[in-house]
Amino acid sequence: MTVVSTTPPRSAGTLDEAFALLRSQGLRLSSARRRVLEALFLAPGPLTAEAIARGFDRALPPSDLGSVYRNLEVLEGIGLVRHVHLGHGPGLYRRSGVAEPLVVCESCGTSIALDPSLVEPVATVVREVCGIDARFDHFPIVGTCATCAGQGPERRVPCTFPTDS
Amino acid sequence: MTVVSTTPPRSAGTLDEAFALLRSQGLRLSSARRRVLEALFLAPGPLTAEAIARGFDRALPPSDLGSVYRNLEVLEGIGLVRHVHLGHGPGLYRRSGVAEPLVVCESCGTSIALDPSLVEPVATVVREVCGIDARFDHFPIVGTCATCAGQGPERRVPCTFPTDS
DNA sequence: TTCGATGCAAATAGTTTGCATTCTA
DNA sequence: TAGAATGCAAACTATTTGCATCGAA
Repeated sequence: MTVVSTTPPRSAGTLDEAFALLRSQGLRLSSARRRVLEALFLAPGPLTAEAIARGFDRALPPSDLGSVYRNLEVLEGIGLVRHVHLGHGPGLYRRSGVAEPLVVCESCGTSIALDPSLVEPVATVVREVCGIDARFDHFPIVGTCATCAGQGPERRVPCTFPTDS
Repeated sequence: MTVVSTTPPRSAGTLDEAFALLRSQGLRLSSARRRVLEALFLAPGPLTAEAIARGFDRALPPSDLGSVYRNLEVLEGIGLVRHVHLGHGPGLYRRSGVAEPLVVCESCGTSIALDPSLVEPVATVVREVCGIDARFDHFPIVGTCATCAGQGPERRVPCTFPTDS
């Protein structure tokens, strides 16, 4: 059972860096694969495989969904891509190195990036108490946002991503 | 989109208490529903809907899978049941009130209960920074256990659940 | 005796896979 | 030009839903 990639995240600042990394791993840069990376670099936040297949909603030519999944898998394999799950609903893919830990509202799907240093203490506790090396960058921290809870949004952080469209 | 029950957990110490709570909510105690609760009370840890439908592996008469899902939903609705997701693979259901926050190994699926007070600080940070009321009892904290990481298990907590059977 | 719940089967969503064809290196 | 990757379609897993029937209150 492989739930999460164990490859260390490999951050590519630009598309060209990503392409280079791809080739340095002996992988080919096909047009379908290029489109997946382009979508992930264009998007301001995580995308579903289907959104990528639709070409990040028409910004790019569409791709075959099966190929998108296959490519996301190889890209995750070399550490260029990460994905998270919202439990129900499709997985959300993003390039690694950006906005690592995600906090997600269970009811509206709003994703918020969180400074890794804020969750590090729990990771430490979990590591010490359970002997498990915790990963907040794969499974999001889930809760209910103030809006959905019917309360006034208090100190909302600006970097909110659309889940999909 | 409803990912997580927002009903407060309602802990029933015994089967009979659960049955009583069910009836107090105007719900009927059918044999199929009784079997779901019996399975959850019999099991030492979280079960898949399918394991419940199989009668917690022959310990009980089998149930229709569709009805199991329907019952798990109503039981979660009244706070008697919670479920978590391991991302890939089926959801894991358990009665609420026991072993609330789960830490799960991504590769072997080992689930470990964690004292709620240990994760409360992050929940607070998340609430303050993101305006999101975090729920560690729904989406598990995921990582790699020492065994799977090929290291010696250091301070492993005893309460380890089998994921399924 | 009513209407909530069941069991079956079909539908759906998300993802994976087999295979002949295409195209990159 | 070898073999990696594609695109299509079919398979698969987890879950939901429609509907006629059944049974708990």
